[in-house]
Amino acid sequence: MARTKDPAVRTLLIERAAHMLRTREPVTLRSLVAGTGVSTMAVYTHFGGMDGMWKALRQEGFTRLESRFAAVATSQDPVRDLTALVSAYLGNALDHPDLYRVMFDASFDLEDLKAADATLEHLVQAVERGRGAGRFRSDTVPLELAVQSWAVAHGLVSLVANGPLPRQTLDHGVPMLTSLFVGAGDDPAGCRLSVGNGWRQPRPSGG
Amino acid sequence: MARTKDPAVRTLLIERAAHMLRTREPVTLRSLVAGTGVSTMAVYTHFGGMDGMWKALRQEGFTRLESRFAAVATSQDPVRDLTALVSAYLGNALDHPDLYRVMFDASFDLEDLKAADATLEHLVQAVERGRGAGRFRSDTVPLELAVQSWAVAHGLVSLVANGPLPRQTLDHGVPMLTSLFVGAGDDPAGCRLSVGNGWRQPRPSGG
DNA sequence: ACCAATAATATAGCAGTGCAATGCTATGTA
DNA sequence: TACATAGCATTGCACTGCTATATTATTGGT
Repeated sequence: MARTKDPAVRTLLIERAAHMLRTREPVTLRSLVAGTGVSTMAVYTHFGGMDGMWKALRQEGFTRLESRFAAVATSQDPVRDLTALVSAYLGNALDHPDLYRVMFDASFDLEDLKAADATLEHLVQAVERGRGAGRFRSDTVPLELAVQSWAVAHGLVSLVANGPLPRQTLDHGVPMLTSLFVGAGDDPAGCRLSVGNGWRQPRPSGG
Repeated sequence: MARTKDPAVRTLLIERAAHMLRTREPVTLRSLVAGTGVSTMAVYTHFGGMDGMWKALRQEGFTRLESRFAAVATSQDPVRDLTALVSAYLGNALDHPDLYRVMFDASFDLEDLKAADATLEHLVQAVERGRGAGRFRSDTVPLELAVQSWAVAHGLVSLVANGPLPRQTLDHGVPMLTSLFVGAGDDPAGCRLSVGNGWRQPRPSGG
């Protein structure tokens, strides 16, 4: 019996915010709606305020990461795939450094946790396949190795994308992942091969 | 020929800002100087503005980390010491999570780089001693293994202190460092012992 | 087709933010 | 003692996110 929210406005604002983030424009309540034809109140009806908008943008960030993970092909080599996922993680963060910062800046709530868990699940499954294929010891806990891989990826990329270390530092990902996977039971020589293959995955260049 | 800046004002403001950060009070230009007797302009004469204040606070954060590193005793076991440094790094970040966030939030400039390098130097020297003691392969590049240890520490603690992962995730530091050091040439059994010893260093509980 | 209910919208104004401009004052030098 | 200089307090501005109010548009019932 009343008018309904136009979903197009919501996506418009989110995409515009993401674009402004990429182009380094300050994202404020007024600058966000300027030129879109919608008024500042749209931010409140759709997001409840700027905080809600940032939260929605954080969700959008995880969604993009999710789709990027989904684009990583599954091969016969789980260790390669796991490395490729980490590589995709780095590529995503480098392509959208400000969005990546937003994703991990604010305090997490349950909804964010769900999004984070969903993306982490990709890593978990890759570890499970690696364990099933005998690459990792049978006592390997998939979630644990997945979290460790995530920590390596996040540590490297956040020190590079929004930190003091130069970009080439990301190359350390290769020996770090290799050490991690060998520590989990993989054969050193084969692991080096797999990590090398997964690392050089086609990484879409930043736009 | 003119009045001199009172250094006490500068340290007063920085310490007050750090305290407000710890007590979760919003740190604004006016709230920072409220009740101190100094006016808002003091922030401009001493720091050039709020940005300069945050930068100074970032320096303070590195200074505290530095002193914490200096408190880590040097033993006959370089691998233990390196682990103890990482453990101290985590303890510092957990004790001052908001200060830690400030340290790595803003964009780094040369001055910040110097501070970061100075603290990183502790890790580098520990790696050098480890290589000298034959724990790491002779082709180990100290700076590289130090950076990798840093990435592990930062990745873990930033995902825990200001991220989605629970605190016990920090325990992953043990297997991660062990894998890293074994990958650098250390003997697995001895490494586990050293990491175990370094990890349980007396970690001052958060104030 | 008409109408009332109701939620989304537009507008104006609020307190709070960092910052710049203006005098005033304290201090070290000549 | 007189002066130049720089720290200081005050005031005001442009901007921030947000809210109160009035208007508009849409929707479901008749």
